[in-house]
Amino acid sequence: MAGRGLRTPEAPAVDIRRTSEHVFVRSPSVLHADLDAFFASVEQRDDPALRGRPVIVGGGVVLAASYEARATGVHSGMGGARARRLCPDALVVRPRFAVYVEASRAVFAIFAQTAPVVERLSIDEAFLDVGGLEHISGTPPEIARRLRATVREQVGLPISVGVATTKHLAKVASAAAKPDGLLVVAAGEERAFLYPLPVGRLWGVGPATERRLLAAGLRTVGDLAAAPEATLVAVVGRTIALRLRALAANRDPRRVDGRRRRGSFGSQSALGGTRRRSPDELDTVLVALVDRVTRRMRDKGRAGRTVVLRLRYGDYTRATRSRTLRRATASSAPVLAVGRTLLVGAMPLIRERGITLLGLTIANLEPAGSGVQLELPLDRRAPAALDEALDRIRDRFGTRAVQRAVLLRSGDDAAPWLAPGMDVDLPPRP
DNA sequence: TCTGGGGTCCTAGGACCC
DNA sequence: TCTGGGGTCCTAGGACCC
Repeated sequence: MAGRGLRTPEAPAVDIRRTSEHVFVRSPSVLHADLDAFFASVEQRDDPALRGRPVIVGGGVVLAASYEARATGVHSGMGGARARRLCPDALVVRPRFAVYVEASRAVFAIFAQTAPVVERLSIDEAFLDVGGLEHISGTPPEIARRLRATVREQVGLPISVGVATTKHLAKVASAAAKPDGLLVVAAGEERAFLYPLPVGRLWGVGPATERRLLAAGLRTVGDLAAAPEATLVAVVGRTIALRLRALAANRDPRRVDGRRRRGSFGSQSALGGTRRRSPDELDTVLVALVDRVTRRMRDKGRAGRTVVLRLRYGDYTRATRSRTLRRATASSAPVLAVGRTLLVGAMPLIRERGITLLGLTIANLEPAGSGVQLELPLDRRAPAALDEALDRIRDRFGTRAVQRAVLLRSGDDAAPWLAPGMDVDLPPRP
């Protein structure tokens, strides 16, 4: 774990009372909250027979492993066969995504009650900025402790929290606090905490970068901080070098941003086995992918311009093929048309190598805030009803501001001339 | 060790424009 | 026939994260 015995379940490793004496130092107010072994913990919560036992969620690939399973070397992303060899006693359960989504929703509701600014990172982790809440909710460590207790009581799940002055350090701290721990890194203690850590613990250093750093003799964060800039640039390139130096020195100006919105929607489907797939079979998969992705986009009121077809061949090498439309859409018809064009273009290589995965992503989304969502019922099944609705949109937002509308949903008895995702031009009236 | 499904960010070359 | 500098957009790939 963090080394130097910094991790303890409840008592922060660094004496938090010191922060109140250092009034001239920015006190740590960024929380990173991260559910422990999320999917596996939900399964253990819902089935007492799984508690205290090694649990693996997923079959072909480990989606999540309980800490009892991790003790044997199993980790997420690992192939199922190897995991069962490492941990023959593991109880393997099928994932229940709907249950995880519901548990996540409950936890994020607690986040929202805890901090005014919450930045979601994934289904099971978020940053919370709790600065300036001392007189309302207490100090950041007090808030963190209460947050952990509330999640445990109300949702029944263990969650680890890191508290620090920056996002990056809070993230590293929560990882060091696991499982089921709290770790506060007081202002002024950052480098003492960071320097002994292996480079792979930095957020953004994966296997490839770690390999290069180790080959250059750079093993710890302290090594990174001490390395000449030119050396680091030669090892990992300019961008990564500058970022690593900043993180090693705990320079991370990123604010917790509660308004971030995703930049793409995607879906993919692994095609098991090495059996050859006919064009018809692949087209069926494509239709389902387009349907899933565009439906989710319409549900969220988003539209995008770039269609990306994702391929994994029989030899597990990967490729993408993409095409950018003239304007954004969330409609299945144009996306499917482009997807088919891309798939046809990829067929020669697919025939040659075989295919094991097909995915579709829509990126290049309309910037957040570029559109205003307004729900207007169409009360008659006639084209004139749409014109009237558009007139009302113009009246509401101004004739020049509104140039295009996207129909997001249609009810069961919607007129056949309306399709969700349909774009409607609104030439400005004089 | 034969490999899920969902994302983010960065790079680099070519087309195209002024 | 040879040729600058600056910018944006598109496509493809790679690394990384959970």
